Amino acid sequence: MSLAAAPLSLPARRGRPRKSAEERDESLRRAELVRAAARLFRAKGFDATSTRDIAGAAGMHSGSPFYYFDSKSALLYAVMCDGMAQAGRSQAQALRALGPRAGARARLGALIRHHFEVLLGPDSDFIPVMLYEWRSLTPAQREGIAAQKDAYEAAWMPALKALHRAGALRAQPAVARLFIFGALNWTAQWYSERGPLTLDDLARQALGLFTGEA
Amino acid sequence: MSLAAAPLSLPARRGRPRKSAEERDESLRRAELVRAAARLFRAKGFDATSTRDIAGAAGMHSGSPFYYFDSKSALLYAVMCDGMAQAGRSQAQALRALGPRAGARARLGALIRHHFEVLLGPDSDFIPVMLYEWRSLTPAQREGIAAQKDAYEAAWMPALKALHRAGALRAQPAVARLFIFGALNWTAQWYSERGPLTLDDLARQALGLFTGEA
DNA sequence: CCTACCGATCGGTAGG
DNA sequence: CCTACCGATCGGTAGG
Repeated sequence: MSLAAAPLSLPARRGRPRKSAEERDESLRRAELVRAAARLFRAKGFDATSTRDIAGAAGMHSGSPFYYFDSKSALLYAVMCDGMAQAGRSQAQALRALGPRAGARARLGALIRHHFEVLLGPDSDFIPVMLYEWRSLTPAQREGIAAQKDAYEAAWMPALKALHRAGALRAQPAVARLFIFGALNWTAQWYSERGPLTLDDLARQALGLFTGEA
Repeated sequence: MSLAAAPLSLPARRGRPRKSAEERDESLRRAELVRAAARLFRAKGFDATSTRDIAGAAGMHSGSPFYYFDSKSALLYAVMCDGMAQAGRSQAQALRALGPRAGARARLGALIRHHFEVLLGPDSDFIPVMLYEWRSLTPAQREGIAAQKDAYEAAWMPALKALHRAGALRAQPAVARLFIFGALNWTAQWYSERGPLTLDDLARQALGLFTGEA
């Protein structure tokens, strides 16, 4: 098969051409901006981070981020969207790895453990930014993120409802979900990996606290 | 007894003269500034609130807040200090009202209920500002607030330890405290008094979730 | 992507 | 407390 024939073997790619080297480069630079923004937004907050800070952290000059993003707020939205998309994928993966026969308590434990990874593990700036910089989004952006967040949290409800029915969760599942996410999300404020607790410890303690079974 | 004799009957007030009308006025205006700042800091965040906003909300012109406070950051510190001082007093009062014979579960319930009042009740802007604008303090200010916060949270430990010993709290008390404050503090993000839950409902659900006893 | 720039806003101050 | 102001910084843009 000659190289010249290759294009013909991909008839379905109309309107979505294979990325050229420049396009790949551009999307890489864009991703660098998003990662730098996530780190700075988490460390200093959205308002206290200037677009010049972000440009500098990505090795660019002050005006260049606006070649990739329309506004500072669009950058914030990209951080949150990328973060939620990745978190949703890895959460689904964690549930699949558990298998369909796992009990409700094991499922909740896996969801908690995975959530700590997303909040406190390596490359974990995206979701804390989403949690703590919500206010700086426009209403339209907020809707988009809320939909992704709702989907992420909805995956917890079957386990919570089952535990409630079994008497192991002693609060209304919908309220329990809000309290539990509060408890977990707050760890972003105090947890340090240089402290005595591993993420496994944290997950074990949390599961014990909420479900009252050792 | 003549009016002239009155000063002699108060020999202990050296260096702390009774407040004049102007001094009372000044301290009132100062308190108005702090309350306006608390409201705006909570609604828009510290960085997104200008000193002009605060001045306007207190009925002053742009430069006037700096007659009462050295800097914007000093205003933030005042919000947090006033809030913590008040919260500490009312928490101690809530515990006293409960009496010394109350069980650990009742004590935890009262602490939770009181904390919701502080977070979500009327005039409840001060503590949420402390929780969510921590980052904008100078390190020295942070130490001062941390001390007040530690004292407030330390009052929870006897109840948590007792419940842990009795088997009703299935996490290490120190870790449980962090998770519990996370769950409670997060309500500032989602609770609405126009929703179906009262603060009493909230406290009941939380106590059930953490201690696993109806 | 860089360079050079603009208009707006901000915290804070002097002088009364 | 007000008036009038300053220097600094910021998000964003034009033009290449």
